[in-house]
Amino acid sequence: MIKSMATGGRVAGCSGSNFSALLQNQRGPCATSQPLDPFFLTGSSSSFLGSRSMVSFEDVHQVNGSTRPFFRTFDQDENGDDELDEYFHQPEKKRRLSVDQVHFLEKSFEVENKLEPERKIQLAKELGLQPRQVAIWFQNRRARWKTKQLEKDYEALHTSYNSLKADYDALLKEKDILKAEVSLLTDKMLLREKGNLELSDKDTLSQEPPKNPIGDSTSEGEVSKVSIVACKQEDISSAKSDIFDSDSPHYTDGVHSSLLEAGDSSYVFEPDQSDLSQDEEDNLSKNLLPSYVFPKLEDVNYSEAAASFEDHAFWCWSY
DNA sequence: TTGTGTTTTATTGCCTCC
DNA sequence: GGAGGCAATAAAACACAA
Repeated sequence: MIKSMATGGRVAGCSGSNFSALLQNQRGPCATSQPLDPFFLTGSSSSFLGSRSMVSFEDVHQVNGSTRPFFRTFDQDENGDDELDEYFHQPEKKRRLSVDQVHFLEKSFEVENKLEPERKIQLAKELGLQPRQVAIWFQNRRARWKTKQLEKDYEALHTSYNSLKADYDALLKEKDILKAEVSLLTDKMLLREKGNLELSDKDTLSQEPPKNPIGDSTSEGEVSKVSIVACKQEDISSAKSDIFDSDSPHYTDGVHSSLLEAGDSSYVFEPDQSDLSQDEEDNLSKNLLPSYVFPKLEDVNYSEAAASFEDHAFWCWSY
């Protein structure tokens, strides 16, 4: 491949350097005549001498805090000739950049994470690296930055999701509570309606002033409680009419005949429900209503009507 | 010391842009 | 078509527990 440099290809040393100078120059061939960034000249006993990877194969990475020069020149070695021989006969090993080099590159990356050709050459010159090494370092650094960014984004999204889910769960619970309340009030209201209708029928038959047990037992407060359920009276009426339509043959015929047959006001069923528990009310509304009072009540689709009413009430509350 | 997991450096192949 | 970027990957270097 044209643009990629074979590992062995980098053995020749720094760009523009001459290898004999490498052997003679204590500072190494890649040391720039220009002053380096002060960053490199402070805080470390190791002088910046250029790319070790271009000069010496010895690992000069400062492991365990030991301070070794960035690279070692051959004339510093006891057996420099042997190493020189190895230099030409072994493939170059991969080496890490020094701490200072990485630091310098990091600073540069913070300024601009893309590398223009001139900047690349300048950096390479200052660090004593091949321009390609600088380019590769930036390439890998961008990849690492992207990975970190993705992790951050994921964390942010996850946090946001958890928060939204908590809100959603809370709303679901609230909805269930409100639904149960609607159901309770609906049952109450239907029971009361039945009692009222029964009474009015009795009145029309006997032409007597009603004993009206309802009037005695039902407080204004309870009525208003029911009216809270429905924000619009007409909505309630429409819901009610599904059940207790006075034009309905089921209703009129049934009640009338039963009333006439019973001939006794004691059949009027109107318990004071205000003290009843939910279970008691349920039993009353579903099971305890005597069949002789509402002989054809089973013809009414009770649950459907209640559901219809619940819908009305729910949407009223939504406003 | 060694096995193993992680990090860093470098390569390869593909894509886009000029 | 060449240069440069990116994703995937190889491989060396490193860290660390057993």
